[in-house]
Amino acid sequence: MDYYSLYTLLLEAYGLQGWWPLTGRAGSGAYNEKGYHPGVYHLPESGNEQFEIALGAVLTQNCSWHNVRICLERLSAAGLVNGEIIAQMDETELADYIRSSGYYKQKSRKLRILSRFLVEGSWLQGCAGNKPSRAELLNLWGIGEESADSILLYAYGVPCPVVDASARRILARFVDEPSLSDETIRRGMEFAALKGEAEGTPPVSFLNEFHALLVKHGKAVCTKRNPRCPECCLLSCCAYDKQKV
DNA sequence: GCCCAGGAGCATA
DNA sequence: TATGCTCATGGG
Repeated sequence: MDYYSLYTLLLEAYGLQGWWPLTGRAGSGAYNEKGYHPGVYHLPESGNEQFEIALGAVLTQNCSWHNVRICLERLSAAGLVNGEIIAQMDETELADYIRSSGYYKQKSRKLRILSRFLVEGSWLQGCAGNKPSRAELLNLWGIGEESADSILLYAYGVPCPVVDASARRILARFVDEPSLSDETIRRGMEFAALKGEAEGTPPVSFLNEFHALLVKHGKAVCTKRNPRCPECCLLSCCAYDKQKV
């Protein structure tokens, strides 16, 4: 079974996820109380919303979204969800706002570097603006592949796959290949996105939901330890040896 | 008390 | 190339 069929099963099981959440929009319009917006895939409507996504991408590094949300709400309440402001802000002061996401000293530095890059390159112009390249983002200290791809996909509408720990774990189990490479996963996702496009789903929407659904499944069922295989929507087609559980 | 979460960079072999 | 360590908070 290919990734497209897997995606279809996850979508049937969990529904549209509505990523990337924007706390600044929580509870308004198409956005639910936590800022998710299932079925709405338009690009962020302002530079500040693009910046909020970039902020979240760094803050969520090895950290649950629950903790990230606490930081974003604090920053938002203080009017700090703004690239120009964060780029000029004292790192120690910023660290106080993002303490609850962990690694706050490192993340404070990462955010200053990323903010300066986005501001100096005039890359916070909203949906009609220019987009930084993947190589430019990866060249920044503190931005790895997952962060770069999340920013490109969710803040800039670039149809690039996002491979994270959930994707690696789920797909490695699915094909019973513990050493499944990120590149193999990316290719599989891109191929599935093309199939989705033929079925009428824009690649950006597909890759958006695919990443979000994998995270959802990884948290709800295909957990790192003690996966709940009996209740898994992929049970009949997954190669993972349930006897090991 | 333990492990984990929507990682990334660096040292070591 | 490939592990292993560090960074650090909040929830289960």
